[in-house]
Amino acid sequence: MPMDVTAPIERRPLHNELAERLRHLIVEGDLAPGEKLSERDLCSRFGVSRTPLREALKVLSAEGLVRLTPHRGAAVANLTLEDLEEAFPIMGALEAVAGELACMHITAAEIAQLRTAHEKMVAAYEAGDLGGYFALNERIHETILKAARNPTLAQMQRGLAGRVRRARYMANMSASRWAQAVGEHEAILEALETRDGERLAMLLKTHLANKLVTVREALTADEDGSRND
Amino acid sequence: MPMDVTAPIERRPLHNELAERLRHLIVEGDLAPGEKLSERDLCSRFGVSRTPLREALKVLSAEGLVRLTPHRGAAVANLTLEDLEEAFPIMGALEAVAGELACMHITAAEIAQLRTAHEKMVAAYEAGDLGGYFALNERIHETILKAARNPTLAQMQRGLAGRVRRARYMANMSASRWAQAVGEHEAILEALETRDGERLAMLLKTHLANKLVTVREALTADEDGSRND
DNA sequence: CTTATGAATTTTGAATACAAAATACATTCT
DNA sequence: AGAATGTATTTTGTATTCAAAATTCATAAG
Repeated sequence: MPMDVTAPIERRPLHNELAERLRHLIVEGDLAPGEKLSERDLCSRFGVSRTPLREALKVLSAEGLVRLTPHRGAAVANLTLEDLEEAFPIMGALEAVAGELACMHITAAEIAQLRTAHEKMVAAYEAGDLGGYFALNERIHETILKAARNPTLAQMQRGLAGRVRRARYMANMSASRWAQAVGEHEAILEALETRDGERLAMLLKTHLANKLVTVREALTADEDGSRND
Repeated sequence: MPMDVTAPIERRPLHNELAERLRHLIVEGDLAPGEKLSERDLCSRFGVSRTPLREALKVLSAEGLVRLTPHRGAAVANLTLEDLEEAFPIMGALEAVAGELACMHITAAEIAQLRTAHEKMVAAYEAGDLGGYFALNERIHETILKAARNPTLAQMQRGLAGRVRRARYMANMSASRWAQAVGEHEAILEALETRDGERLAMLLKTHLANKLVTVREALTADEDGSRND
């Protein structure tokens, strides 16, 4: 397949590339919460000098993924139960407005897309495929966010989601909670299809609140296992 | 008066200090939207080298106050009508949850404080003191935010408020709108005093939505005067 | 044996130096 | 005259260097 020679040449500053890579490493859990981020190590790892690396760390710090301590360096931000308790109500509120706005702007084609994704997700659920379920779940929420036609809102929501993404393994949904979540998603989709913004907002907010309950339970269950300070 | 020798010695990195100063300059409008931020100029102005300055600019860029263009430098982010249209619904949603949470956590003492501030604000309104009104208005919203006991939420709301603060001169409230705003505030306070979270959420959301309408009108009125691209 | 003390080492903070890209400007050609 | 091209200058991007602070580790005192 011939490459498109008219496509713009990809050129980005190092600090951008670095920020993105580090963000990915942190959000995906490849860098453990609390892990010290030695500038020297990261520099040799990425083959760059300290200047762009430090600039990237400042950005990630502003995003809440990295904690900088003066004269003591950078570390991957810890994800405490408190952080989750704070983040989820905010995410709930943001998803709620996103839902309202989406009802106003979403196209029929997008709704159809969502319905397809939803059915695939239900199939994943019935097959017990947790990974596939999570992936489709994210795609659905991402699509709603996009349909809200508010880039600022989307960016804030993604930033928050990135911060708490590392907790998704803690969740460890019970069978009953999983079933409940699927049910909630069905209702969410119906509200979208009828463009009932108010109802959708309520559903999304509740959905997030329930998610928090699950995470909280999973986290307080193995109290001793959560030694991350 | 003897100085407290046991007080911790104030020591902060330059990039922190720089970020804070620049943030203030931008938010308060001392640096005009769209204004180019030459590294050389800022360095000589603050008497620092480029390294910490650049780190500060990265942070402000992440906050949305500065726009960085590769190989083309930094500029104060422009505040378009679109930005406001995006920001206000988000602020409304955030204030709404803040209100709900505040109803759950606020103390009687804090409610009393709010009532006092509110009455002073009404007095400022009746005296036609727009500056005093704005200041007290901000303090009230700030207090509600604090009463929500959710630092993450407060930080996000402040970040958003900072971005749009520059628009507060555009608003140019009409007498009728001003009266309406005061009325809304009275209702907000009553909801807080009765700890009616749901009602408070609705009121705050409406309050913000109305504010947007005002700003939008002020902005579309002098269409030609808003040449800021 | 435990706890301080202090030097050596490592790591971060900031400034300078060097390289690459963009802008401004003069010159040439049509 | 106007557009285009090439060169000089300025500005940004990155690396390196220097300075200051924190950590480590060895040593000595209690």
